Order: sequence, then C-alpha cells, then structure tokens
Amino acid sequence: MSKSELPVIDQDAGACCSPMVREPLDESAAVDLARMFKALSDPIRLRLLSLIASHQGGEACVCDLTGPFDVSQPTISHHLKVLREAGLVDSERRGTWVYYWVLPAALATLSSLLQAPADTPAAVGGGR
Amino acid sequence: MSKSELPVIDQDAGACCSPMVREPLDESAAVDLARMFKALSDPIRLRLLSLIASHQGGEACVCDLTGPFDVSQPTISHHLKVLREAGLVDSERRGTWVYYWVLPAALATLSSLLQAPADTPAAVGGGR
DNA sequence: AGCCTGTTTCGACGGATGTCGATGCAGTTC
DNA sequence: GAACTGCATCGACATCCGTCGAAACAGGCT
Repeated sequence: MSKSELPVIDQDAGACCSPMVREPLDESAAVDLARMFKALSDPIRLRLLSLIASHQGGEACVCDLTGPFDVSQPTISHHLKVLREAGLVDSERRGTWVYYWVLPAALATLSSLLQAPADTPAAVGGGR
Repeated sequence: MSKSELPVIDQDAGACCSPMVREPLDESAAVDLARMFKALSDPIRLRLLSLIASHQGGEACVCDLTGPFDVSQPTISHHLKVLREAGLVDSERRGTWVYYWVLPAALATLSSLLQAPADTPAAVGGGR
C-alpha cells in the first residue's frame, strides 16, 4: 500500500522539467500530468494535501484529517486514495494509525511545469 | 468574451501566495484553486495551454489548435472555453480568426502554490 | 445578397466522479 | 478470544464531464 501506483515522470528529480509554456507538451506527458492535476481538482483534496503538508512533522494520520470536513470518513478515505494513486502523497500504517505525507518531488514537478514565461529567465526579452 | 469570468485571486500579483504546504488552505481558497486545477485536469486542455503559450508571439488562433488533436473542432472549442472560464487564458476576435493567449499570472499563482517544502527557503532545515 | 470559412452553441449520450451507509479488515486492549 | 477503535472497501446513486453531430453565429469575399 505504500508504493505509488503511478509511473510518475521524474519522481526523484525534483523541479526538473522545462515549463509547458516553452514547448508543446507531448501527448503521453500530458496524460500523466493531467492525472496529477485531476487529483488536485477537488477542494477537499487540496485542503487534505495542504493539511498533511503543513502538519507537525510533515505527516498526519487519518484521524487528524477527518475532523475539518463535513463529509463522511469513507469519503475522506476515498480522496486520500486518489491523492496516493496520483503519486502526490504516500502512506504507511504504524500500529493503529495510518500516516500520510506529501511527496515533494511530485509537487515540484507540477510547480516548475507551470512556471510562467516571465518567470523563466531564458524567455525574458526573447519571445522566440 | 474577452473578460475572464472568474474572480481569480491575486490575478495581477504574479507568484504571490504562500505555498499550500506551509499552512492549511481555507475552504473558499480551496474552491477557487480547485476550479483552476480542474481546468488543467484534462490532457487535451494541458496540451492546448502548452500549444498556445509556446506558439509564435505567445498567442494562437483556434485554427492552429484543432490540427494536433483527434477530437472534433467543437470539442476543442469547449476545452478552450473551460480554460477561459478558469481564468487561465483569454481570447479576442480579430477579423475572421479568434486568438487565445495565456494569462501568466494565473499560472504563476498555481506554480507558487505548489512550491514544495524544500523549495521554500524558510522551510529548509526547520521541519516546523 | 449570397456564399464560404472560422468559431461557438446546443442537445444528447455514455462514462467518470463524489458521496453515502453498510460492511470488512487490522491492531490494540481487556 | 472478544470487544473496541481506526481505516479501507463495497455497492448504489445522483451529478458532472468529454464527446459528438447539427445548427447558429460572425466576418470576409464575390
């Protein structure tokens, strides 16, 4: 359960890829990236990710995550599964509790991909 | 048609907001951000955005955008509308053709939001 | 005016997604 | 081992989403 199910591109390279505003995304990359963005496309999942990342020690058990929301516990569990299968978080059971933490490389990949033209030094003053 | 329909947070501030891994996202911010990520959650829309941004002059007409895809032209038009309503691109008609361009501030907002812990100087060496 | 091209809108359809209550499974405690 | 807690899975349901063809709209050309 603690392995990410998705073959994430450059999972361990950190902020790697050139921004998508520099050159067109090829189709298979777009499919992989869309899967990750889809995991971020729900308010509850965004808040879950944020709660996990900003929690003491960088990880949180599910019991810390069900309180702040108006939805049922199975629904939270479902959203955590979506985040895990997208490669954004990982989890581990320790005794009674299951802990989740963010995989920073995945966030970094998306972040660098979205770098706007003005943010990429090479693009300043040289539209093309 | 050339105005963005969504009240985008800090649209003109560029990379502004503190990363979501620093402190929990509040509910209304999560809703707005999720709307933008949802626009990015489809492979075709990701490639469209990338095509537009990397196109000569930073803008592209719809006629440049229908060729590379296997879907019908109305479907492309639908995806462009989704991107526009999410505040990620804007468009303008010039004579026969309609041109689309990326709104860099929106991308920058999302990019900075996804900054991983290790990328934010203040977080280095201080787990919390 | 009439036609042609480029783009959007409409209506419909099938499949994906978010949600729930009920149930099952894993560890702990008595 | 029996009961209890924490979490995941299951099955069902309503809604949303991507896609299409057909039709409408906008502007240029003859």
